[in-house]
Parts: sequence; C-alpha cells; structure tokens
Amino acid sequence: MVDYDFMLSELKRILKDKGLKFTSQRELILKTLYENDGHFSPEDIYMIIQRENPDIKIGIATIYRTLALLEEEGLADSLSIDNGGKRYELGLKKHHDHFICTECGKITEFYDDVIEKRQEEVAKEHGFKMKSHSMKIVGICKECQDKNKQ
Amino acid sequence: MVDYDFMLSELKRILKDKGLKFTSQRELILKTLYENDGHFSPEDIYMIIQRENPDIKIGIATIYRTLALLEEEGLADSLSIDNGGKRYELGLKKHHDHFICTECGKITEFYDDVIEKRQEEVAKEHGFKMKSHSMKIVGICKECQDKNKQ
DNA sequence: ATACTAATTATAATAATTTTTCAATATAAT
DNA sequence: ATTATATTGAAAAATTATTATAATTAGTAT
Repeated sequence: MVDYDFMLSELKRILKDKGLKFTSQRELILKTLYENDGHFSPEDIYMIIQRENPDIKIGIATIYRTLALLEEEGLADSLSIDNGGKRYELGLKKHHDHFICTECGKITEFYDDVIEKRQEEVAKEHGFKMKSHSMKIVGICKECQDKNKQ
Repeated sequence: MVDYDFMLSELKRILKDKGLKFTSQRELILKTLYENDGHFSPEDIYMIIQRENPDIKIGIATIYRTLALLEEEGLADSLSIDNGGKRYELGLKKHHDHFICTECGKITEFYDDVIEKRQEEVAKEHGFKMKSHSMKIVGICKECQDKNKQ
C-alpha cells in the first residue's frame, strides 16, 4: 500500500506543476480518503470530515471540486452506482474491479489477471486507446445469500 | 436482432402478468428505444418523442417511470456515465460492453467471450450470485486519435 | 356495448444532487 | 511585507429524479 506521505507529496507536486495551490482543505480531503477504507459519496466525505474535525469548516462545494481534481490527477478513483451518484475511493491503489450487492449495498473489490489482460487486448483490437476501465458485477453477496436462506 | 413485434408482445405479456396496464405511452417509449440506436438519457427520450410525435403529449415523469419499469423487466438496459445520470438502450440485445470516448463522447459496443466467461467464473469463485455485470473501457476512439494527429 | 374498478397519466410541486457565482480569504512568489 | 492569483464558503442556480394528486384511461365484468 502506497503510504500517505507519498500521496501527499504527489498532490503537492501535481498542484505545483499546474500552478495550483496547496490548501488545508485539499490535504484534508486526501487524508480522509486515505484513512477511510471504502467507497464514499461526496456527502459521505463531507460528513466524515465534519465528524472527525468538528473545529474545521469546509464547504460541500469544495468537496465536489476537490474530489473531481483528485480524480483527474489519479489520486482518487470513482465508481458510478446505479442509484444516485459517484462513489470515491483512494487512487494509486492496485487496479481492481467491484462487486456491488443489491441487497445490502456493500461494495467489494476484486482483481483478476485474465480479465485485465483481455481488456488490454480488446481495446487494442478495436484501435481504442484505453485510459482506464472499470467493471462492475452486480448481484447478491455471499452474506446476503446466507441471510436469505435462514 | 430481436424484432419489434416480439418486444411489444413481451411488454404486453409482462404487463399482464403483473396486473399492469398497456398504455400508449409505454408502447411509445419502447418503440422509441427500438427505433433509435444509441444510449439515451431520459431527457433525450423525452425530446425524441416530442420531436417525432408533435401531436402527442407525454410527461417527463412518465419517461422516468417507464424506463425504470422497462429496465426492471429487461426490456431496457442502463449505463451510468461519469457525468450526469443514466443512459438507456434497448434491452434483450446480446450482452455487450462499452467503449466510451472521452473526446467525442461516443459510446461503442463490443463483446468478448473470454471476458464474459471469466466474469462468471470470478463471481462464482467469490460466492457472489451475479445478476448482471457491466464493463466500460474509457479512452480515445480511433476516429479521435486520427483527428488529433492531423 | 356499458359500466365499473384500479392503474396510469400529466402537471406541478418537491427533493436530491451537483455546479456556478462571487466576495472574502489564503497561498506562493517576489 | 506586498502583490497577484487561486481558492474558499455560502448561497443561488442548474440539473436530475421522485412524489402527490386529480383527471383520464385500460381492462374486466356485466
């Protein structure tokens, strides 16, 4: 796992490169993504920050803006859920795909080499220059299946 | 390609099964999806219907409700695009995945047996009961790459 | 055919989510 | 420290989706 100091210096480097400024809000949002494992809506991030830093004021618009920036620069990744909007997670992690459970809403990560490799090939075959890819498998997780049986 | 009469009779059968009613609006929305190849937002569908049937009045809420119904019954499929909301396409087509071009926004369909098969296996390996799956490859399409070179 | 019942509709209001505007503030370079 | 500029929070605006309701319509039974 990439460590926080590295991500922070990446953020600083990127901001400098683009003539943008390093702010406490941007740092805080990155840190929040780093310290919380999961897939969060902007609203989630907003509430986590408020809960964990009752002294700090931050606007929801800043959350939206910053998450978009982090994603653009690869420091965050997003996932579109069927209902409602995007969920964000920390970027620079090993690439992976997602299981989404329709019963409990849980999002689980998985990785499969065969699929990864084949995606590259398929893109190449179609002359498509791949920048990213995502796969979602929607269904019912093991836990919910067991729960249903009882 | 499944023909329209089949889809229409499917719709009628499903509605009857569920004690719902066959209405001109529901038929019109299915027909619109059938006759227009592409991936449309509810707003798109609304505008296409208004344009092609200036005499008919239909409410945007009906579009939303009907698309959700059609999707639930498999007569339509939806795809979450990064910006904004869902895009719908006709259902009962052969399953496929999507290329999304970040330059021109074009969505292209593709199908790959290796990926399909492997998805089934991965879900099974994780004890996940797959209901559906989707894959998006985001990048730059051949046409835009060529355009950029000029 | 007609009448009846319940589902469906359009419209408008409402809710939820995301983006934009703008004046005040904070940052980075000098 | 000063200055120029990017960023922020707050509120307004825009977008997207859902809900309530009275009127209408489809499907069934008569």
